[in-house]
Amino acid sequence: MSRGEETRRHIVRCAAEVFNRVGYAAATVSDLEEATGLRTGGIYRHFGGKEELALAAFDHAVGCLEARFVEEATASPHAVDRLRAMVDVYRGLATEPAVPGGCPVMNAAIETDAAGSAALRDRARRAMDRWRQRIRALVEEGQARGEVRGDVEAAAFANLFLSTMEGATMLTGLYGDRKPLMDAADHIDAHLESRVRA
Amino acid sequence: MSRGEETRRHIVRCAAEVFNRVGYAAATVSDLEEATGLRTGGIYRHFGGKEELALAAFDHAVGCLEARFVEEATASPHAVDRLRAMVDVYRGLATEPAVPGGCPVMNAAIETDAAGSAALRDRARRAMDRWRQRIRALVEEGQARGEVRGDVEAAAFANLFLSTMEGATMLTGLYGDRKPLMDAADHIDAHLESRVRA
Amino acid sequence: MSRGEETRRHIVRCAAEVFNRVGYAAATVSDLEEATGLRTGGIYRHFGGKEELALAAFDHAVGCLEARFVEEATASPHAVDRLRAMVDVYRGLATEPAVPGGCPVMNAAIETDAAGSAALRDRARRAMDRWRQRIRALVEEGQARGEVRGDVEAAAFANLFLSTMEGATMLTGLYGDRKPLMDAADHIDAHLESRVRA
Amino acid sequence: MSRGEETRRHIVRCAAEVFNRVGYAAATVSDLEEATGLRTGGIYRHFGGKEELALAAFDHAVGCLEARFVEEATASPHAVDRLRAMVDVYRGLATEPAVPGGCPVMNAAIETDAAGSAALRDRARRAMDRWRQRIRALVEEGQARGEVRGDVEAAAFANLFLSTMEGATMLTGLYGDRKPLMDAADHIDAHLESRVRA
DNA sequence: ACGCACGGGACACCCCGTTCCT
DNA sequence: AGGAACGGGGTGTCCCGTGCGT
Repeated sequence: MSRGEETRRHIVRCAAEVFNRVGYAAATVSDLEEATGLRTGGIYRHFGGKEELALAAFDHAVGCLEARFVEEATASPHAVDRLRAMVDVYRGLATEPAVPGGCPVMNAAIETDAAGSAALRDRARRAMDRWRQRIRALVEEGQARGEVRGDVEAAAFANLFLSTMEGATMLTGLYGDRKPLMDAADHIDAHLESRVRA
Repeated sequence: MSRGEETRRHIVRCAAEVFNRVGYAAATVSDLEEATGLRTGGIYRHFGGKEELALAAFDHAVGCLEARFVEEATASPHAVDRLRAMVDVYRGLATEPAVPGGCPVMNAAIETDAAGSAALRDRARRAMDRWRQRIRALVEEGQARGEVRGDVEAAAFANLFLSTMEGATMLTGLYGDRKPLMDAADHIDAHLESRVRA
Repeated sequence: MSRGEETRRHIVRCAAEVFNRVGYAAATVSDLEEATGLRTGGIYRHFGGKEELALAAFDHAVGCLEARFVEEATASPHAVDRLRAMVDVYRGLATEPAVPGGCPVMNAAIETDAAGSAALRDRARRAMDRWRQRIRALVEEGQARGEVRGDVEAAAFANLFLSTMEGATMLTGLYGDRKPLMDAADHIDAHLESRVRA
Repeated sequence: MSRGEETRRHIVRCAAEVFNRVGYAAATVSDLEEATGLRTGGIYRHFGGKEELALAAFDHAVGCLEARFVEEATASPHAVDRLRAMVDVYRGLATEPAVPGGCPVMNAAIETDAAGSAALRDRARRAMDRWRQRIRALVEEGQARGEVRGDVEAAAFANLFLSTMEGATMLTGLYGDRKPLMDAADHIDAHLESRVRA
């Protein structure tokens, strides 16, 4: 990897944390300088502007999260187990966040409501859609394999799953208390066992 | 009511919407001028600064939401019915938001994560705590009256309820699609009937 | 005198000092409130605005000065004595100013250079013209009566007289030291005796 | 010279004219933007505030004036000729001012009377003192060389000289008419020949 | 006739994003 | 890649003048 490319990745990694903690609009280039150890000249060599860097940082942050899902996905081939593994990923984020500062997708979704970067909002939508699709596919594949009850509506379950876990992430972040996230995770687990597993 | 007091309330009402849509940090005094029809001179006569106004606006926005809960609370004395009424409030927010721009508490919680106004974060915590307490009290009173199953952990249910509904509100806002909120509401309703109602 | 008229004069008197000390643009209505003991409501009942009051205050201040000239003018009928009496008026202003804050005409002339109130500038010009005319008339009458040498150019002497005394007033004000004004007065006196008196 | 230094000097030059014409308090940063072609961001990079810039502009303006005196000073070694050269400088200011808007020292002296910047007032005092000292030194050196009559009191003459020329500058500015300044200059010239030259 | 609340306007200063030069 | 330089926009302050109440 070239030195320039390495610097670029360094910037993205540092920026992802800054943007996720502080907010995409609230984070200043000065914050990014401090986090990266570089000056504007060095940052702007690699990115056309704050927004471009913010998008790259968002993608990186989402990528870090998705890597967790991919890791856990190897555990078991059973659909319900895979869904419970996803719940475990959320549980784990409480103690060891993929990127500090909460869920980047939720952060971007909230921040770009009726203002802020349209491009970032679009990325947030696409990311969330990937997650919904992942869950939906798991449910539908599970149904095809007889592992999931036929009366489960895949799309609705995906919405419920993400609503619950994202909302719980917000509450846990607001209070600095793992309990809301644990409560939500336990509920989804129980729901998976009692109403989803075939 | 004096003219000044009326103006002050007018500012708060307009500001509540601006702050909720745009964000507490991202909203500019210029935005508030446009929304209120007043100039900085007129606004700063009533508020010591943007933050003071933001807090008042947040309180107003939360008050608007809480008024909805109070309205619905009169429907039935039964604890589960009261909880379902709360779910209905969330449902109603999708079509007729109390304050446009999503849930002010969630917005404030996300925005003040690791940066932003500490006072606003504190207000968000207190507001969310009031809601949790309201739900918890409903459950516990229901249990005392035999309307709610004894194995329901009130605090955990409150967390679950708010996580689910708030997360769903975020998803609904992100997509401009009522379905995630409806899916979450339906799930909580079903859960209330199958696992909470005595 | 009606109560309103008395209040009006009170305002003008107080404002004359404030404007002369602080400057016509720099003086604030708040300064005038403090000086008069009235509030804006009381002031604006008598004057259409700050400028109108400033003009009245300027006229009053100039009137106070001109009263000094009129007082001294009674001393002697001799033209040169009358001119020396005018010099004495300037001398007296150093210890007992007609209006504190320097010569109002000079103040207005300096302040309205290329900016500021055109009306005020006009008043300053008219006031200074009255003074020039007074001196010129004295010289010409003195020449007619054989009291003043014929080779004295009246208009030029008037300019010299006022230039010297006004400039000296400025220097004396700048240093808080009577000497520059005394030096200038002595010079004009000597000049009157050696080159003007017939 | 670095670009920043060049910009700084450009600002000072433009600001000197603006401040001298409009007044140090009355001139707005917006005026300075217009005059310099820069925006506040560019101006405030070089100066800590309006006052700091005003002081630098005053120094520059005074420096422009003093350069005129230095130029003329080379004409002749004779004390009286040097004094007449100073009179000529004042004469020249009527048609080609060093800085438009009148004498910066007088302007500052008038404006800072009993209000306004103490620092600016101090600069005005120091500048005027330099001028008085220059004249005084010329007289005293002239006396030592037998070029100036021994009965001339150097300090008093310096006061007279500056009072007359500054007052005349004010009158000339007030009327937009060179005559008062010419009359005063002619008088000082005549006085130099008849009462000062040995 | 006066006090006081109120609102419009303008201003000073600050800080952020970006560019250019080195 | 560093850092100076600049444009732009935002915040809060103060001032002037109006209108209502007393």
